[in-house]
Amino acid sequence: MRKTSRVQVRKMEKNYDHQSTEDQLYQSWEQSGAMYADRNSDKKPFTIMLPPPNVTGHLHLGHAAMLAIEDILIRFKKMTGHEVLWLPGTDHAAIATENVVIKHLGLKNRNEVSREEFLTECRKFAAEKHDRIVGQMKKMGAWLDWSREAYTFDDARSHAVNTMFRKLYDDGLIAKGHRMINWSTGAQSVLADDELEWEDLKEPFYYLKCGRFIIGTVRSETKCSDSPVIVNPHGKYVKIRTKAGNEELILSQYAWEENPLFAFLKQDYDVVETVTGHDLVGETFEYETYAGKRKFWVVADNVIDMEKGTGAMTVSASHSEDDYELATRLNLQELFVQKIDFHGRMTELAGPCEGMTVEEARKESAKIMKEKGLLVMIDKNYQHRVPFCYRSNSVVEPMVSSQWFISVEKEFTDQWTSKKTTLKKLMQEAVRDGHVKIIPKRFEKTYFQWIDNLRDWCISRQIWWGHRIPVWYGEVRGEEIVAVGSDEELKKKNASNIRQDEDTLDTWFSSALWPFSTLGWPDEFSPDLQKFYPNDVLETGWDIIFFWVARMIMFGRYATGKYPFHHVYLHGMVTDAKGKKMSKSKGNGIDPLDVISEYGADAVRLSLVIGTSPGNPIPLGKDKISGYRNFVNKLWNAGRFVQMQAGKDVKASDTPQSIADKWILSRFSNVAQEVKKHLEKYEISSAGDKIYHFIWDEFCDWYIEASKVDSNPSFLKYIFQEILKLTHPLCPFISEKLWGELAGEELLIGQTFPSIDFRDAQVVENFRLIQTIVTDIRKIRSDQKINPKEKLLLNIQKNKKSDVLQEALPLLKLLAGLNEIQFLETLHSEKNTVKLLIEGISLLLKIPVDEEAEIQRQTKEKQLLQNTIKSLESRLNNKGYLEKAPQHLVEQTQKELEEAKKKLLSLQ
RNA sequence: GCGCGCGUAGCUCAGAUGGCUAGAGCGUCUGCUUGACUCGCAGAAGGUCACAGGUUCAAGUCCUGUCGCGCGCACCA
Repeated sequence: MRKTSRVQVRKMEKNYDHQSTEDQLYQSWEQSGAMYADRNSDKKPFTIMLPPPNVTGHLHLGHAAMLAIEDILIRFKKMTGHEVLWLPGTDHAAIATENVVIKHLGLKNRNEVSREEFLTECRKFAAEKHDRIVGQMKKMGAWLDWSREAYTFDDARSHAVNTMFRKLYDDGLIAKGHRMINWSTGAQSVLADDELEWEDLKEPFYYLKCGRFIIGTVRSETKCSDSPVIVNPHGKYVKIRTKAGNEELILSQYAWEENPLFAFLKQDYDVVETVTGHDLVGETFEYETYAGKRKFWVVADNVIDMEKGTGAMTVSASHSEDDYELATRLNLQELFVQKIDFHGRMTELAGPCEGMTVEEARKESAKIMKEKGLLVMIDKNYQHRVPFCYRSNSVVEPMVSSQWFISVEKEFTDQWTSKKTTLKKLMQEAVRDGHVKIIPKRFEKTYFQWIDNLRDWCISRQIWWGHRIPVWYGEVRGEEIVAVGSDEELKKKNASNIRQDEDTLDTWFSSALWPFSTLGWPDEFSPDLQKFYPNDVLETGWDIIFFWVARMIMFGRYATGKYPFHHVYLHGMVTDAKGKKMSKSKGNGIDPLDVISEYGADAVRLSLVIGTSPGNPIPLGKDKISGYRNFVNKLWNAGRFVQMQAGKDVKASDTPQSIADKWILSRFSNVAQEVKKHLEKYEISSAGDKIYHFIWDEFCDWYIEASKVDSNPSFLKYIFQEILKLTHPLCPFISEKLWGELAGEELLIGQTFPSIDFRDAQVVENFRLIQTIVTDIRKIRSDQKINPKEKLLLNIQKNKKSDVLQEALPLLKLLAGLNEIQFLETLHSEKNTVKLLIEGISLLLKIPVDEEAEIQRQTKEKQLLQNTIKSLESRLNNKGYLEKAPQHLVEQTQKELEEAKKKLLSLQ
């Protein structure tokens, strides 16, 4: 055995210091130039586009999880011979940024400055914040090709946006239309359906008189205009009359008979007639509203649900999606009147409530109606959900407005197949036909649910920060003409009064181009596009599957003929340790930068990927992170041990000698293959778990211990270097650091991922025997409360494994605390000995026995054996088992039974 | 209302295709301070696998139902 008495070049600290390591290592990776993806390489490409974070945002745990997962995949693929491209970038995040800048400038709204001034401020602000988010991403260790960094709002991406718009327009898939949209009164802009947040509210539900009809509504403020009263033609209604005969009302038979809310009416009213909705049609009348007398007429339509409300309703065509559709269908143009303006205030139609906010008007109108005797009753327990704007935190009103839409159901001729199709179909086919696989699979159902309900995508926004709609208007000889994509046509025709559309595009329009706009599209011959498109994996949080993933699929397939990626990997939300959502108010949030600084990036990465599964929440607490910090430190100290045994001057050699060498190599080979398999299937958690337990439970607990009695420094160095390669994708910093300490010049990531195939089943079995003997002796020592310092004598009956054990004598002595081991023909039980039977081998441990403890131990063991025997016997006595269970299982059961019996006998 | 998922040790979770004594991390208890590591070492305790039926030689695993939890979609009469 070689003493490492020579002075080491540099002593490694006792504890791993991530603080002094990580930033420096990242810099050295950047400087190496190895992060650059070579478009001319012959290697198979592997591409991930980083989901671009908001340029003005800061790194949160969701980003951290995303970066950890993607970085692991990228490093793994690089080490398995791929030309990897992980392309970074940031998003201009239209509404979000606009709001932040407005706040930053201390404006009430953006109109206090000019459009140009405002955009200049936005650009300035974005540029300032850009470096912060980029720096934070580097803290996680992300192996990104910064030379290709993109921005959703830079020139190249803007060019792609305009080109795409033009293409869609030419195919007739983009058009401007007057339609019902979601209007955020706070942001002063339209919102897409999926941008809405919903809030559960309990609001008063008013039942109002409208002529003879009772109608129900939450929105009392909208009951101020002429309207049809809609009834179901086949629905049954009752006419009820006061006992005095001075008033008659109509409501659905269902409400009258089944709805307890209306029970009180029975005191004063009696049914005088039952009719169908059809019988009521055609009736016209004038009736009082809170805003004066209005005209009403009765119309029948099947949309009316007889079990809702009173089976009758009036219509607010301009302020309700359903009503809008109904009015359109019934061709009631005159109903499209504006009761609420775009600032959320009542128009002159609202009479006494004009100028009030919707909220104020709701209360006031109800009050007036009550005074006028129009209010039948109020249901105070009515619950519903109300949409609001996630950015400005204000109410969203359905409004009719002129906007740009992408038609998802309109047919067009697909240039790649020359077949007629729709954008919706392209999205459906992507997943249905397996072009895009979603991990976990159950989200495919969610995806379809969304696509199937998909309506036209409203892409215009009334904000300033974003891609301006590439549509120009001009006049030629007094006639307005339009140019799309650029204004060149207009200039050619010498148009006058040229002006661009005022609106900007939904931020997701540019994001939807991300997988290919970053690679040079619309230039179809761009080398990057040829080499790295389609992408391999799109990894993101499941919450933006609709906003983003579905739309990338749509645009990618439409514009390039190829689906933009093969796999979609969806990670879950990071929650606190108890699985509760992190929130500022609860104070249970964790800032990734804080914990990176406290525990190191490797520990944070591990805690975000191990013990998690795609699509499920990622519970994270400091305990978990510190646990993985401990693991990282364990690895560091293993490295320290290796360095002490085999410094830089020792050459690594892959030749195993001792049984321990062969065992660890065999185990490593096995584990490495499993890890590889897991990573190929995107099962990062399992891969991490296997590495963790292999390093800690096998390499450190057994192999390093074995190295202390029988050292093979060059092999130790070899196996440890292989371990570092195995660990690198998950813990890039510590592994690279240790690699540098032990080996030297080249980067660890440039090495090949371990793929050794060394299997020696016999050695593994023999080593397991040694482990069992050691563990069993330790158990006895612990039960008998024997001082760990006290060395014991062990007698072993000679057996077929004697030479294996003979070879392992020093190891057995060290690990089990023995000073002498004798091999004897026969063993004699005597006082102060404990008999053991391990895999058919009899052993006798001489100890100062605590009789009582020993009896207790034996009784317990006997009991356990008896139970085992009982259950095994009953299994073997079962005819069905013998007949139907596979042969090898039956044999195994018999073998177990025999062994258990033998063991029990040895205890008697 | 429609759909998805979950309910396994004190806590957070693993447990393809049914088949050894149901596992891990953290926590708890006992002991140790051994020359890589107290961010450590050795050992232990702790589970009627939500409940009720069913299929099977065999169910944590498959089927049906019940209860509880989380989530998505739809939803302003």
